[in-house]
Order: sequence, then structure tokens, then C-alpha cells
Amino acid sequence: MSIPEYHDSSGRRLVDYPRPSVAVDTAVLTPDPERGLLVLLVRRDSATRSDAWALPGTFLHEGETLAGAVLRSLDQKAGLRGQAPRQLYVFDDPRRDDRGWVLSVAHVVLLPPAVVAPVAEERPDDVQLRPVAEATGLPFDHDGIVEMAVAQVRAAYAERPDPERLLPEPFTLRDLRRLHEAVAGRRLQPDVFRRHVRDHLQSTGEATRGSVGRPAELFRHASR
Amino acid sequence: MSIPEYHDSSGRRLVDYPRPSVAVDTAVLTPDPERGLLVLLVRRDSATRSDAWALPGTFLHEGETLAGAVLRSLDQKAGLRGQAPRQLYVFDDPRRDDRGWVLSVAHVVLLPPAVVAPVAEERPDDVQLRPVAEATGLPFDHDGIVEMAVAQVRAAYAERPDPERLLPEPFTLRDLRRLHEAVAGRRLQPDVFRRHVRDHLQSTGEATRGSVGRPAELFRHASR
DNA sequence: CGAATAGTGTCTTTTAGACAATATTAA
DNA sequence: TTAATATTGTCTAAAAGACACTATTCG
Repeated sequence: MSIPEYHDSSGRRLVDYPRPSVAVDTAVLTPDPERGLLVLLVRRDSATRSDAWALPGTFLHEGETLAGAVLRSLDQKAGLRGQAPRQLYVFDDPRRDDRGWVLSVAHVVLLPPAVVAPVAEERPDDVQLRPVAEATGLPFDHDGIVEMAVAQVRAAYAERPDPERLLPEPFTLRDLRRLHEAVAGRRLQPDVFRRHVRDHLQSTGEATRGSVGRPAELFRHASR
Repeated sequence: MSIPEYHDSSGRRLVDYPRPSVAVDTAVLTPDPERGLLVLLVRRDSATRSDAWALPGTFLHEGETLAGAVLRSLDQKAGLRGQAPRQLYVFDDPRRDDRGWVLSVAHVVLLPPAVVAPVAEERPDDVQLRPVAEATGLPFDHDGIVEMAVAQVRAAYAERPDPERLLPEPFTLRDLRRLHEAVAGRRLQPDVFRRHVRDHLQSTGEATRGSVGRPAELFRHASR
């Protein structure tokens, strides 16, 4: 009969170690057809109405996962219901936060504009959407987080069609291409794009109707 | 005049939150010309001489960076002086460790065999080198860490020549290719490899002497 | 029919890879 | 000279990209 080891390999009890606070900071990105990738910023101190905007974040609560903390912070700070945050990096400089010893785990979440835009419109004093190129001068390590988030999302979308499943199925190749253009931040040739993604998609046999030109074939994702 | 905010945005003091222990676990990889990528394992409980091997790890100490904890753990557990650990992933299941609430930040370190092999030979009871394909059945999330570490290193080496600068300069293309073969785990064609990396290298104008065949040009890395 | 959009044919350029030929040295 | 290794030439196959053409619908 054995009890769990509440000590580390040198015999020191775990509870005797000082422990850091752990925070999460999240770059919520949304692809806008007009302005490319936008990042969501929240006012850092809503009491003072200061001009300091930052990425939403929070401290990790007991028994909570990092993803859970990310989703909670998005709900609290922006009234958003996100999903599937991805880890980017742990910022660990012991002196990065003058409130104490705080590790911050940076995350990225990609959400459809239909979900994010209304929040920014309803609460302009608290929530802002800004093109990623113009999101600089942020506090802490937030400039770097935005950069990593953009790189992560662009790499994922260059790899395969809509990996985050932002588009509701079924969709046309035009819809898919507009989404990818917003993520990439540049125009993509329709024919080249089509051949890029075609093998990963499955035709529904249906087509759009009532639109201006030739009807477009409707697709869904092939796998699964 | 203002004091630092020792509280979070909801007014709760930081110190009032329960905080997790933070650990680091590290996959130390080394490219072996014969056996491909090897991973370093340490005996989990050196007192009992149990057959449980695992990745070296430790708890983060106060005022320490994650990279610092990684290097300290390698020094303590294997007498290794490493450098430049890279973060892979944070494992955050609140119940992953029955000793308590422990977050683990997985890392990867790539070291030259000349540094790692002697350690394993001198302390076979504590330290083991195993081909990555045979490093399964490890405790905690260690199987997954090894997998991520291998993927990370292989991707980096497929991208550019010896990004971790394991080879002392100057080196021949043969030396460089042998290293990349060990990382990739397969043979690479000399001519194809040469054209792949040539643009990233800078000739020293020197050549090897006294070897069997035609002398090989000596190179260094081009950038910087 | 004409405007508008969807989709395909085909050519060029680039890249990766394979294979063979040439180059240079030690023994 | 021969064995051994380094380096380059060249061909083929695959992929990416550009451009023009055909197809189908609405008004």
C-alpha cells in the first residue's frame, strides 16, 4: 500500500515550492473580406477609460484547463463564445509583470466575423477590431503574440481548405476563396485556388441558384 | 503616485488565487549516424531501481525561466550542459499528475552525440539513449512529447542546413549530409542534398586534405 | 443577346529528383 | 593507374502559376 508522492525527486514537498500565477492571453482573429485579418482588442482598464488596448486575458483558476480559461476570458471580456483555442507560446520572464511572478500562455482563436463583429459594434468602449498590421504598440508581449497568431493561422490555411471550419457547409469555391483571401491578406487566382483545394473537397451534386452568373457547385469537406 | 496592481481586473488579489506547480519535461534528442535520432531517458526513481524510464524533468523554481529549469534538470539528472531548449506544448489536464495540480511545459533540445553519448556510457543505471521509434510506453504525456520533438526537429532540418549549429565550422557537405541523414532517419542523395543547401552556405575556399578521395570543399553558414 | 460568374485546357516556369559523367586526390 | 570520394551536367517528372477559352445562368 502506497500513498502518492507529494514530493519531488529530491524529497522536497511540492507544496513547499513557491508557484507562479499562470495567465492566458489570446489573439482572437477574424477574417474580414474587406480588411483582411482583424484582431480583437479589449480596453485594459475599463474603469479609467484609458487608451490602453490589449489582448483579452485572465488568470488560470484552480481545476481549469488553459483552453477553459481562454474561453472564460473571451466570454467575460467580450461576451464571445469561442472554441478550439490553440497554444502558441509561454512567456516566462520572471519580471515581465510587475504585479508578481506570472507566466502567460499565449493562444490563438479564429472566429467567423458574423460572431465577432456584432460584439465590437455593441460595445465599442470595451471591444475593438483592428487589422493585424495596425495592432502594434500593445502592452506586455502582445505584439509578438499577434504576430505568432497570424503566422500560425496563415500557415494552417495555406496547408488545407478552411481547417478551422469557419464556413458553414455546403459552400461554393467562391466563398471558400474569399475566406482564404481574407486570411492570407491578398487576392488569390480563382483557377489556381480551385486546383489547390479541389482534392480536399467533396461535391454535393447541388449548385447555387438565382445568382447572377453561372451557378456554382456546392461542396463540403472531404475527410471524415 | 501609484502602486503596482497586485490584483486582477475583478479586484481579487493575485496572491489569493491557488496556483499550479509548473514543471518542465524535456526530450533531449541526438542524431546518431547509425541509429538515427536518439532520445535520452532517465530512470524515474533511482532509489528503487524500478524499470520506469522517462524524460528528464523538474519543477520550475522561483525567479527561474523555463529554459533555465530545463538546463538545470539536464545538468542534475544527466550531467549535461545543454543549450537553447525550445517549447513544444503545455500539458494542462488538472488531473494529469496525482501528486497535485501540475502544469508541464514540454521542451526539445538537440545536442551533438559527442556530448550526450559519454553521459549514457558513464551512468548506464541512470541514463539511457534509445532510438525515438522505440521510446514508447513512457509515463505521463512523454510519448507525445517525443513525437512532437521529433516532428519539430525534422521540420527545422528539412527547412535549412543545421539550424541548431551542431556541426563545428568549417564542415564538408558530407559531414552536413550525414547529420541530416541521422535527423531524417533516411539516406539522402549527395547531389540532391548539395543543391538543396548550397545557397545557404558560404565556401571558405579551403578544402580537406589527406582523405581518401577528392578533397571536399569546406563551408560555413552563410548568414550573419 | 450581353453581362456576369463558374469552370477547364493548355502553356510556361520552377522545382525536385535521378542518373551519369567528370574532377581530384591518396595509395 | 586505380580506388574512392566530390562535384557538375543534364534529363525527366511533378508542381505552380498565368492566361485564355468554354459553360451556364439571369435579365
